[in-house]
Amino acid sequence: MRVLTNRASAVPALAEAFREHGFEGASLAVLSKATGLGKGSLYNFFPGGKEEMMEAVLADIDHWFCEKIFLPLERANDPATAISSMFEYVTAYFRSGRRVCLLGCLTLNTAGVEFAVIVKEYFARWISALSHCLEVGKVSRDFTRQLAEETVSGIQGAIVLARALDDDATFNRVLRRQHSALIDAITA
Amino acid sequence: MRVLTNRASAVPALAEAFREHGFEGASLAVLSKATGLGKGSLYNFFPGGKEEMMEAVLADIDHWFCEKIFLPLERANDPATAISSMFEYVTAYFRSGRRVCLLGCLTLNTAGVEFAVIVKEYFARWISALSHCLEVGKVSRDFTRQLAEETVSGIQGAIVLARALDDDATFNRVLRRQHSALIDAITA
DNA sequence: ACAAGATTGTACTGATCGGTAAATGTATGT
DNA sequence: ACATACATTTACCGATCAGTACAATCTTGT
Repeated sequence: MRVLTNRASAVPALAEAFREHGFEGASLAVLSKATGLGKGSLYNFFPGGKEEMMEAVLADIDHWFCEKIFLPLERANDPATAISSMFEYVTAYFRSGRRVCLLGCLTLNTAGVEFAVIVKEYFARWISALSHCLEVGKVSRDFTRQLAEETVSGIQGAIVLARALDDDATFNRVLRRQHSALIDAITA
Repeated sequence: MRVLTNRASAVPALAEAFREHGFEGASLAVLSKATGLGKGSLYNFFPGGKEEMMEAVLADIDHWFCEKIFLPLERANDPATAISSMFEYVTAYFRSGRRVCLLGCLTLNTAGVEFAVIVKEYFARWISALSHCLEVGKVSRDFTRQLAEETVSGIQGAIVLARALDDDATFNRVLRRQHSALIDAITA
């Protein structure tokens, strides 16, 4: 009765395909090649088609971010190391900007409207988690939200810019400065 | 012998369609509806198909940015007002983040690889123009490029975030802070 | 008025799209 | 061994894709 043995293992490949081609651009032929599964197998695991595949991918991403980013920020009693850890994970996750933020991409054209609430909650939680962490770090409440917004926004922008310039040094530079801006805010 | 009367006038509509649907998502049916031109007319004006349409759109955008943003920054003898003017134009142009940056979008999936060099030059020029303007403003040369990178990157991120949260106040807030960061750097 | 050229609408191509159906294959519990 | 449930392959569906061909229409200079 081994169920779902492969559905979960197909998700990372689907994620990479969606990242590379976008939701519309990732045709079933592409997804089939990316996963090594035939069209029939994909529909066996994801009867809802591309939409269900994307939902599974988004759930997987959300799970990762909750574990590695959101919860540590929300539960931090040492804000500085929590924030440093966040930047380390983020830099590695987005491969210095070579890897796209799937959630960010979905915001940019009409193909992603069906996932708008998922995307909104993802960014809202990231901002509020970081904001809370800064508050624990004794940053004035007038600035926590603004700093958090700026950081999350800045990460998205760094991905765009790094890809545009085809230079991951840009990504690392921008993130390093954002990192130290937050640390400065805490220790000030 | 009136030639090209309508080609130029179709470009803004094409631009809006590409913004909304992306390059792949903007089918000829969509482009036809957006411009009010039949498929035959579109191919009459743009024999190269979608790719030529996108190139025309990008050339149009580049022209606008050169005139309104890049040249004023490059020729500024009053850096503070040049920068303020840039932020005004940018906020209006991107409609507080409701309007997407077409050049930024093209970086995020494989659909835009054919336009990679155009996109790269656009961002490179923006950064170097802003960087030069800061230098005129007596900002230390160690920081001009970093500040410029951060600003251009931050604008892209603000668009993503504003759309994700469906809240243009976020966009305005992030840009306002970036604006004052640059002004502070100049007058310091 | 008339001819030349620019513009448009319509119909078509072959390819690919997302999705479905059914037949076949494979594993497992009894 | 056998039945059952899951997995995969293959073939197929109608719709839509980008692009082409061409006839019909409209502009414009003379």
